[in-house]
Formats: sequence, C-alpha cells, structure tokens
Amino acid sequence: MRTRKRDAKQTKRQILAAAERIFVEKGYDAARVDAIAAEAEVNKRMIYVYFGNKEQLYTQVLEKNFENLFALDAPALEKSLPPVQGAKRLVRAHFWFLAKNPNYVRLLGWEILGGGARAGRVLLETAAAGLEELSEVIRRGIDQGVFRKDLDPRRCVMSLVVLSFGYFSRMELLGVLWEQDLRQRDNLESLLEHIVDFCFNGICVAPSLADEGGAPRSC
Amino acid sequence: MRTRKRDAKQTKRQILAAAERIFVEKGYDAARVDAIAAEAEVNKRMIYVYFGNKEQLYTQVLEKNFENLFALDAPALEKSLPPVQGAKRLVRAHFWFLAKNPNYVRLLGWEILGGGARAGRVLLETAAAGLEELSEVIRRGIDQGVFRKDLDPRRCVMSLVVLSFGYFSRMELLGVLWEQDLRQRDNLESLLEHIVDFCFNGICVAPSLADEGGAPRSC
Amino acid sequence: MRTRKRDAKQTKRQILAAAERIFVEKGYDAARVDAIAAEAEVNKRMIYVYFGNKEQLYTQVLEKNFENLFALDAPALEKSLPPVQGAKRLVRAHFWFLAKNPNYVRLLGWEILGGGARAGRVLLETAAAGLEELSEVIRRGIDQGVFRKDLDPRRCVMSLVVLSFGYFSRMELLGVLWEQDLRQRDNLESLLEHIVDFCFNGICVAPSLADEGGAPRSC
Amino acid sequence: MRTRKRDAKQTKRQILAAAERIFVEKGYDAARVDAIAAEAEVNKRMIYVYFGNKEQLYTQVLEKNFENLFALDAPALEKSLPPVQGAKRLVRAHFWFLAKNPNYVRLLGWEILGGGARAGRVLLETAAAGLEELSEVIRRGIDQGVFRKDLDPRRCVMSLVVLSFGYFSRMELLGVLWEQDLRQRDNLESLLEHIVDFCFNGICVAPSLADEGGAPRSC
DNA sequence: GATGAATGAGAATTCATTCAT
DNA sequence: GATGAATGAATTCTCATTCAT
Repeated sequence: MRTRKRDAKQTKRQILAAAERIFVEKGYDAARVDAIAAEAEVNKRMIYVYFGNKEQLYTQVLEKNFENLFALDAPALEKSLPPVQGAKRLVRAHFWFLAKNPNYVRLLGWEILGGGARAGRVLLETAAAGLEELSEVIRRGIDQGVFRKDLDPRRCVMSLVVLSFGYFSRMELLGVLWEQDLRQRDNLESLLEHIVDFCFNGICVAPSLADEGGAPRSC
Repeated sequence: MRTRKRDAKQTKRQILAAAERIFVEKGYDAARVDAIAAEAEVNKRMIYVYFGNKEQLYTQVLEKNFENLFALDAPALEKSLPPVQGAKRLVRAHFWFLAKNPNYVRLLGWEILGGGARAGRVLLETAAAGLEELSEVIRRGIDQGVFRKDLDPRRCVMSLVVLSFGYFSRMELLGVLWEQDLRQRDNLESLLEHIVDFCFNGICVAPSLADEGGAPRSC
Repeated sequence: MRTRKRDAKQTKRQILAAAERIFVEKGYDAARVDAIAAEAEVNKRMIYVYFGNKEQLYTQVLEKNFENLFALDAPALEKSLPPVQGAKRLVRAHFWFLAKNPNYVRLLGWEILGGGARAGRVLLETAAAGLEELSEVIRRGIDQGVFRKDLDPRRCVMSLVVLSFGYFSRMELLGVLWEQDLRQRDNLESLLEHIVDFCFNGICVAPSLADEGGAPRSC
Repeated sequence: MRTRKRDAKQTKRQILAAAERIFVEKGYDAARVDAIAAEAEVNKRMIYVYFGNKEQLYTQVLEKNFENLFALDAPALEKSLPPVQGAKRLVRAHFWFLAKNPNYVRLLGWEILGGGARAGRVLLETAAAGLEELSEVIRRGIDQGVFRKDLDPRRCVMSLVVLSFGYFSRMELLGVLWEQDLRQRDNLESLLEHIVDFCFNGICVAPSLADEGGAPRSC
C-alpha cells in the first residue's frame, strides 16, 4: 500500500479518472476539487502538481473524451461501400459510440451549454471533423442519386447526429418516463433501428416513386 | 430609475428577469446571487425577501419558462386536420416556440444535465404533457394508414422534438461552424423545412409505393 | 380593523407584550426584531417609532418585569410579625411571585448570564432592594435569638432567594426529569413546603429537641 | 507562534479553547465564529475543517465541560462513610467543582435557558447522573434515621445542587453587590461552610439539643 | 400614525489553491 | 513524490435599521 504509491503515472491516471467521473456527473462549476481528490484517493495537492489547476484538469478530461470520438469514427468508413450502407454504418457507429461513451455525451452537453468556453476550438473541431466523413458520404449519395437532390449535406449530417445524441442525453429521463431501462441491449438496438429508419426513409429517394411521378412524395 | 422604485411588483419582476438571464447564461451553479442582484439593479436582500433563496428563485424561473410551453402548444392543434398536416403544424409550432424561447431551450438543457434535480417532476410533466397531443396525432395517422404501421408513436414524437431541440441548443455553435447567423428569419425557415422534410418523409408511407408493393422503401 | 388601528397606546402595548414573549423565550441575541413585529401584528417601523431600537425595547421589557418585583414584595411584610413567620411569609411571597412571573425568572436568568450588561444597575437594585426587607427580618430574628447567631444575613437571604429561583429556572427541565408537571398547584405547594422546611430548619436555632439528647446537632 | 504551527492537534485544541472562552462569555447566539477564529489565532476555515460548523463546535465545548462533571463526581463517594459525612463530602465536592469550573457553570446556565436545545439529552443525563450518588446517600441517611423521614431525596438533592450553583452563577454580580471578591479562597471556604450549614441543619434530624428543651423545632 | 419597500453591514459557510514537512 | 495543514477570497444568507408613501 505504501510501496505502490509514489507511482506518478498511476496517481495521475487515478486523478484523471476521478475527475472524469465528477465532472461528468456535476459539470465544471458544481464539481469540487476536494471531491475529485477524495474520489481519486489521492492528496489534493497532487492535482495541482500534475494538472496545474481545476480548469486544466477539466480540459484534459475533455480532450481525453473527445479524442475517442476521432479514434472511433475513422475506421468506420470504407469508401467502397455504397452511400446508403456507408451512411447507415456511420450513423450506427455514432450511435454505439454514444452508447458506450456516456461520459462523452454528458461532457459535450455541458460544453454546448457553456458555449464551448472551456473546450474552445476543440469543440468545433469535434463537431466539424467527426462529421466530415459522414458529410462526404451523403454528398456521394446525392451525386449518385440515392439521396434527394435538395438535401443540404451539412444539415443532413447534423440532423443525424443530433437525433442520436438527443436520445442519449435524455436517456435517464426517458427511462423514467417510459418506465424501461433504455440502456438494455434490446432497447438500444430497437431504438437504433427506429432512428435509422426515421432518418433514412426521409433521406432516400423513394425508388419507384421517381419513375412514375406519382403523388407528390412530401405527404 | 427613481420613479419606479418602491414598487414591489416591479422589483420582483426585475429580479426574476435578471435571474432568468443569469441562470440561462451560466446555469444554476455558476450563477451568482450577487450577479443577479446587480443585474436587476436591486438590493441583494430583496431576492431573499421575495424568493426565499437561490434555489427557489431558480425554480420560479424554471416554472415561468416551462409554463410557456404548455400555453403555446395547446391551441396549435385542431383535431379536424388530417394527421399529416396536424403533425406538421405541431412540429412547426414547437420549432417556432424554441426559436422564440431560447431561454427555455437553455434551461431545459441545464435541467437535462442536472437530471431534473431542481425541476423535479415539472420536467417530466413538460416532457410528457407537451408531447401528448403530438403523440395522439401520430397515432391517428397510423390508424388512418398515412403513417407507417411499425412506428412507435412515443419514439416518433421524441425524435421530432429532439431534432428541433438539438438545433436550437447548438445554434450559437452552428452559427460559428457554418459561418452564418442561424437565427435570421430566412435561415430558420429554411432549417424548419429541412427538419419537416427530414422527419416526414420518413414517417409518411410513400403513397403510391404502398399500393404497388414496389421495391422495399427502406433503401 | 382599520378604525381601531391608529391607537398609539394599543400599538405600543402590543409591541411590548410581543417583545416580552420573544425576549423571554430566546434572549436578547436570538430575538429577532422581525419576529417581534410579526408577533405583535404591527409594522416593524413602529418598534423604532415607539422604542428607538432593539436594545431600548429590551430594556423596557426588563424594567416592566423588574418593577413587578418591587411592587409585590413590599406589602408582604408586616413588621409586627415574629421574625420566623415574617421570613417564611417573605419566602413564600417570593416563591409565588416566581411561580406567577415566569418571564421575570427567565429575563433575570438571561441578565445574570449577560453580566447585567443591559439591565445595568437595575439588576443590582433589584437584587439589593428586593432583599432588603428579608434581610431586615433575618437580622431581627438573630437579635431575638430565634435564628442562629453565626448567620450572615446577606448570605442567608441570598440562599433563600437562590433556592426558589433555582427551581423555577429549571422547572421545564425538572418536569422532564421527574416526569411530572411541576407547575401544577399541588406540586408547587408541595415544593414550597420542601423549600421552607429545607431552609428554616437550618436557620432556626433548634430550641429544644431535647427529647432525645444525643450527638451534637451539627451532624 | 511559528514553531507550533502545522500542528493539527494543537490547532484543534486552540480552537476548542477559544470557542470555550467565547461561548462561555457570550452564549451561543452572540458568539461569532470570526471572534473564535481570531481568539484562537487560527484561520476561520480551520474551524469548519475540524468541527464542521458553529453548532457542532459548541456541542463539543459542551461535551468537554460536561464530561468533567462525571469524572469528578464519581470518586468523591466512599460507601463506607456515614451518610452525613458522605453527603457533605459530595456537596463540598460539587461546590469545589463549580468553583474550579466556572465555564461549566455558565454553559449550564445558557443551556438551562435555551431549554437544552443544543445540549439535548446530555443535559438531562448530567442532571440525573451527577445526582444519583448524592441521592443514594440521602436515601441511606433517611433509612438510618439521620435524615428526616419526610424528605424527598430527589428534591433534597436538587436543593443542595441548586444552592451552590446559584451562588456561582451570580458570583460576579454578588461580588459587586457585596463589594468583595467572592472567588478568593477564604470567601469561598466561608461560603461553603454557610451552604453546608444551611443545608444540613435542615436535613439532619437534630438528635439532641434536648438540653434546653423548648419550643417545637419547626420554628 | 402606519405601512411596505429598501438597504448596507455583517454572519456563517465554502472553495480553489499554496505551504511546510 | 506525497501529505496534511493552512489560507484568503468569495458566496449564500441574515439582521437591525431607515426611507418614501
């Protein structure tokens, strides 16, 4: 117990993990440095040694959680896939990322409200970069005629992202409202299908309709 | 400035307004009672006279802003309208409500993150009640065969709500990202059309398709 | 309701009565001017109009309650009575005074602890004056040989006073401890007899007792 | 001043000592946390670190001072002693305890007035426990015929206690009134003898005195 | 006379941060 | 590297008192 202390990396990791839990839970303002130190079972002073101050610690938590997004999103896309499948895959990847990273969801939530004051440009980058690929796929789909021509890819991407995010940021609340544990695998899968369905059956050009020039599609 | 003093109602209103501004801007934890008093140009003591304490003041701000929602939503629906138009009208009403009540958007944002700790059941009621009508319309649409049979009305409603909300809660961020003022009338209208389109072309059964049993619609 | 207001005397009396209740209950420091105004059902401002400030109001309460002591004690003594009966009568009068003036008991209690800071010399005067007569009787009794020669009248008087007072200042506590309502007439009478007995059988020179003839009296 | 710093125990002790002085002097309500911190020459924050809040600090002061009573009283009694000596010894022990613990006297005074709100049942326990032994001795004395048969031991004990206490709680006042320093050894001893005399010559059955044979003893 | 509104000084409590060991 | 102790600036809340009507 005293041997394993004096381990800088370990200590630092503990602090970061504790800080993540607390910041995620309470947000920056309500988070207490004392609480983090206690949670990390580490002397408060160490926080200042390793991270400078509360804000920098928070920033590091933010960075760590936002990095994950880039990491995960990237490999999800294979350019060879047809746009529809590609886009769906990306939406699904995003959905599961949110499912597995509730901390990211909450941190992003706090940052959005805080106007990105602390995340700063990282937030924008996240917003932009993370969506670039999806955006690209949509564009390809439009070009290939599988997505409607009048779609604005940026908005389209945003809608896709916002939809999943909206569910995850309200998950606990919805759980109470709907009296079910939305985090259960089945429920998540079912929800994902709803989302995909909801999105894509609006994005896709209804195949046959086009030909016939039948009743105006916009119901 | 000296004319309107010694006016309890006025003072109370000033405090409430100032509190709304500050709480909306910073959230409960970062808001300072001193800041509210200064913003209201009122002696700090008055806040405690009229509202008891910080938390009760916050609750009142919350209530005031949440009431608006109920008020607005109600008249938007006419049962006589066909489900599609009815639903669209409700989505549009909701959209414009959010557009005109940015404070509501932010307060709800804070509350969602705070787990509704302070809004308490008002939050759930808001969530539930506000959506009841929309829910009802969707159900009617399903019954009448204009909306897909496999839709879960609750999720459907949630998706519709979450989508608009997602845009408004990120509006400033998106403004920076897309380098445009999204609050401009044109942009809002255009965005609304995107949203309606996005939603409904997934909800509606593509009319002709159904008949012919053409290629599966889910692209 | 509006006619009977504007009655200066009435208002003043109400304030004084309310103040007495509150000061008695909480003591000077814990008493709140607001509480007094509320209790008196009078505008707070009136307190300042009629009494100047909190301290002066307190002083008036004090004076009112201390005056009673003088008033009551005086007629209790008839010089013609033999010392023993005279002293007993005074002790009894004092006892019943305390029984009927619990406010006096508490106010004096607060003042004793406060070092008489607020009561000032009134306290000393009360202490002195109130006891002068009793003191005198004791002295007469000593001279006449019915009280022990070695008694210090001042101490003697003090002991007599302190004893009764001690009971009344602990009455509620004792009520709990002994599981009975000490303020009930029977209990008070019985207690008074105990006190008189306790005191006087020590004060009086035991004239005879000869009956048994035994060990020296000072047990 | 700089040598003894960074010493938790020392700091805690300083705070407790300062708090005792202030609370004893002013009572709970008039005591200021700031004043305690200043008196202790300690940062105010430390009070909250070590004691939680003002009330808990007060409680600790109370407990510390009430414990002393138990500690002291216990060894004072030897069962082998004849009741009279035993009782006198206890009265004397109690007297000297009060003499040496003026803080206890004042704290108890505040608590009595406060209805034991803060001391809670400790107060009753103090009242009860501290007196149990004395009570027992009195009972033995009654059985053995050295104390009057009609004595109520509980009242008797209370009278004995109240008498000493009454003097010590008024000591400063009496000092002024009698123009002497009652805390001087001689004066205390003389006072104690008065008290013992006062009490016991009422408690003891006057065994002899017969010599003279005179008027009935109950003067 | 009476009232409700307003005030500023101060009270308890909390926080992020730094020192001494 | 690590720790417990310490700090001063805020922060929420309270109180006696005064002003304007």
